[in-house]
Amino acid sequence: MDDLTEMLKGTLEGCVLEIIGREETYGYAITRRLNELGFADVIEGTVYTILLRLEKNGLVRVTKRPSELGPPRKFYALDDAGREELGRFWAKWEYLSSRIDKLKEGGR
Amino acid sequence: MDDLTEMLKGTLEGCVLEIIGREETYGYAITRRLNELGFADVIEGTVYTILLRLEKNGLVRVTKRPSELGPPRKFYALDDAGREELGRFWAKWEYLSSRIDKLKEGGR
DNA sequence: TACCACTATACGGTATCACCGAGTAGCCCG
DNA sequence: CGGGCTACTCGGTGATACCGTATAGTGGTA
Repeated sequence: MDDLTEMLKGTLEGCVLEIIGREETYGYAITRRLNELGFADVIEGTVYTILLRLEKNGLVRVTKRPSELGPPRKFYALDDAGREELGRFWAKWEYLSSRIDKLKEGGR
Repeated sequence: MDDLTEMLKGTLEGCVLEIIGREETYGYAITRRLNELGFADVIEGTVYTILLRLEKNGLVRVTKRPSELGPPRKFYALDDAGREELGRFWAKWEYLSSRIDKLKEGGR
């Protein structure tokens, strides 16, 4: 698949929120998860910038824990603001994707 | 609906291509069409920047024609490169939206 | 006439976002 | 000890939608 970067803007952050919402996890694992899910070219650096932004915006709770096989991990979990933001994200996605699909099907 | 600007990045240009692909039309009318289609907050300035970019990238054929009720209009039509780009856009959209919907449905 | 609304386009500047590159660091294995 | 995997940080880049302002033609109306 071609380059998706522009199309990911505004949606990748929501995907990360969704993954964190499922279970407390950390950056490196989130990146691997995204790659599995078909976001093949998403790289660690991108995910970390998103995580730092989420933290700065007060959407996540962060806990540092040692790892058995490497440096310590920063685990992320959604707080209430994060859950609300996730809800808004899916509402926007629903809205936008329905409009675009309608346009595609000859929308009038 | 909340602010969709970030989510529109990478998709709005494709929507404009699709509209132009249906019939030769001009900026002001494209804006009105987008508004009707649910892209309610998209404004003229945004559409004109996209159109100038399409022209610069050689995806459209441009014809200036007088209007009965205002300044002259610049009509846009897709050329071959534009049609190819439109195809790539829909392929990317299909790919991305299917992945995101799968993630939403509990994607594994 | 003077003003306003609608139509129609252009353009410089801004914010945001995903991405890149380089760096730091811990752990394991040959 | 060197390479490879794990794990995070941070400064900078490029693309995009958006904002504000300017310009300009047309028609209505007070």
